[in-house]
Amino acid sequence: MLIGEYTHTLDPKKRLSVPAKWRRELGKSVVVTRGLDNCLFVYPLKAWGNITEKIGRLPLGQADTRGFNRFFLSGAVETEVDSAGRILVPDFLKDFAGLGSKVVLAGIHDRVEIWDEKKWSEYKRKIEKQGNALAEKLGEVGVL
Amino acid sequence: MLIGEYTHTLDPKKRLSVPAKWRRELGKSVVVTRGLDNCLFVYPLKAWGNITEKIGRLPLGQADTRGFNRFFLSGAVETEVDSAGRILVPDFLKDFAGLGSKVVLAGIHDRVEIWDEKKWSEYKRKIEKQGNALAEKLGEVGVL
DNA sequence: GGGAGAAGGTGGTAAATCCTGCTATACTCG
DNA sequence: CGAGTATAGCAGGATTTACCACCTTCTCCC
Repeated sequence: MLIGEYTHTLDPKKRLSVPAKWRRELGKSVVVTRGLDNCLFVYPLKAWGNITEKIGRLPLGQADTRGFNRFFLSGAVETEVDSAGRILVPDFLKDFAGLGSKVVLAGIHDRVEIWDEKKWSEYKRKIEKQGNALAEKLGEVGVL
Repeated sequence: MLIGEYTHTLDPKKRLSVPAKWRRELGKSVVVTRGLDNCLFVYPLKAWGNITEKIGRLPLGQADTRGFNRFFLSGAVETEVDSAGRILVPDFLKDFAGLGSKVVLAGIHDRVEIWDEKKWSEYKRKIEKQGNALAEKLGEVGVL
């Protein structure tokens, strides 16, 4: 299971080190694609196969399905993990996620998310705030 | 599987480089035809066979089926990939898709889509705004 | 607690590949 | 028969990709 949070640098050649702890689980080839909330998703090749299989079953005629396919599939790239454990992030994905030189890699179940460091910390602050609010509510009703 | 996004130039002789990563999967001969949403579809010869077969099964009596057939089949052209990995885009298809000198090639499943660069970025912006719809679709295919 | 060793992350360099503009040849139409 | 156009091949420049070496950090052992 991919968990944890790491901050690495995206070098001028758009290379990004994969945390050593995840190398084994991710394997040699991974797929990077557009994600939600302006981040990128990274899948092991095997998990990607499952996804595309399900996508193939979607009805093709509808306009929103076409849009989804274009978003998700044209936004996907298969990349090899190089000898130093790095992957290559294409320009258009780097732009999509607004990545600077410092990026955050977050492990979420069976995928990794890539965030611009700044966006990540903002997003996290937002989530944590909601967490506090939730805890307060729970406290009010005697759960915590 | 054809995935990814590339920006190439359509030269004055209407030749267009196919991204090297797709050459193998596309093969030597491809079919270019009118696509949906003002782009062009490019199919490997084999996939094109599957498409025409499916189209052939559509009920011919309906007017919109006839229209679709004319739209899709009369616009189709078989083209060879030349020694430098380029295909030739006929004038009427270039005009149909409103292609300028910079075009985007997008890999979607078993086909490639050719877009004018400007139209592509506009379309993409529109899609990305529909975050909720995308999240729903992602849920359907078991990503989230 | 300090030091040494190993592993992980980052930057650079060299080689190979890919894209694109140009040139030459063949064909068609006037 | 000549000029113009379309097509195919060639070659150079730029980008990419893979490999190599260094430095930092973490860990384990003394």
